Amino acid sequence: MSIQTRRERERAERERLIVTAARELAEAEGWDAVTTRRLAERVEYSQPVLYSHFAGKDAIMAAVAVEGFAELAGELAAARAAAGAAGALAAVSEAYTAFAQRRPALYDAMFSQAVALPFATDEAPAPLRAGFSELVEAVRPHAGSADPAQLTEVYWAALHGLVTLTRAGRLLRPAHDARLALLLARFTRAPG
Amino acid sequence: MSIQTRRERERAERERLIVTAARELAEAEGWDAVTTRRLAERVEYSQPVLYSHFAGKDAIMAAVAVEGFAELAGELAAARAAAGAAGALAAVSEAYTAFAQRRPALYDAMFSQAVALPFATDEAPAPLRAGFSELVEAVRPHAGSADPAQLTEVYWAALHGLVTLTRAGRLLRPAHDARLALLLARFTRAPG
DNA sequence: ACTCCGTTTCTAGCGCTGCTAGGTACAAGA
DNA sequence: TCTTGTACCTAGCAGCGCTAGAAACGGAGT
Repeated sequence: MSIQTRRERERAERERLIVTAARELAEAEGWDAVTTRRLAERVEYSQPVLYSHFAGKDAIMAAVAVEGFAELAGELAAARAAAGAAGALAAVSEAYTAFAQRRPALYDAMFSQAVALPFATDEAPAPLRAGFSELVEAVRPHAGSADPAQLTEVYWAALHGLVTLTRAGRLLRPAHDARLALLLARFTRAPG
Repeated sequence: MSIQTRRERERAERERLIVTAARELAEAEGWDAVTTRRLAERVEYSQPVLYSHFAGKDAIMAAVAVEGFAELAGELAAARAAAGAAGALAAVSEAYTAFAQRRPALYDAMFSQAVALPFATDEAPAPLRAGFSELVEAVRPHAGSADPAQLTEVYWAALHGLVTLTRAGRLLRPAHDARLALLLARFTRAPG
């Protein structure tokens, strides 16, 4: 029993090591630089060991993505808590776009790369639902007669669009704050 | 002179052939299936010929993307022309998201893949600026005191976010129309 | 008509990718 | 001490984007 548990613990630790190494490598050099060979070298095991933990590179990226969702949820919650109910949406929006800019590789894993994560269903990982619900609470006061969750989806899409188009060079960074202010102005007034 | 021009014409035709083949392959099987080998086989030339026309695979995708922008611009213009000034924004929004759903591979080339295209500058290809200006004209009546171009960037980002999150399974397709209606409601009222 | 030369095009191959089959070495139990 | 099962690594597959060097082609000059 004890030997078994020790092995399981060591295994879990190694899995953490792999995910952390993948994340660090991605944040330092981008996901293109995260190859299974470099990753294996970094955790000081051979390549096939990765496949005894994860089904493939995508699964490793998905694990990093879940970490990212947890961090994002935390930062959104902190931003909302620090702001009053009136300024919650502005604070959360700022926190969201700041996260995407500060952790581009993480944001990529969460949205551009790992397609396999269940999302708009009950099977979605908890950190993921937590982050969304932070957004919902910030949007709710401005929902008027609309469904808060659905309006949040729209608002989230707008934030995500701003983030991705800016990252891709489609929108120029200097005007980011002005754009965010325009978006806020359109959502902090409840119609009908 | 005549020989020279014939050669240039043939060369241009072959370049068109490559771009068309890349687009068809991408639309049929996705960009992952578009490898230089398959593409070369399809145009019935050897692989290196591609590199005498384009700097690399990215440049081929960029050429496809420009085609996509031209088509999108055309469809947006048609939608705006068919609608009255009042319904222009709704019509253009619908046309935009419909285009993204009907031509996913094209949309990918335009926004997810070809990073190298100049965009928010004067060097941006004409079809690209044409599409954006269609959006601007649709947004302008609702801009109020805001800069129409900047507000358009925000609206475009929202559309793009809806499209990409839906495509990635982050938003469920059935509620798309409802989300689009919510977005419209927030932008068809000029604040201040 | 024949040779020459420049261009065009192809064959072959480099270094890399994600992933896996097969064998080795180690550690636990009898 | 020997056996058995597990953990791990070496080596390799098929495919990727891209390129160097050779071959074949077509027009020009004698």
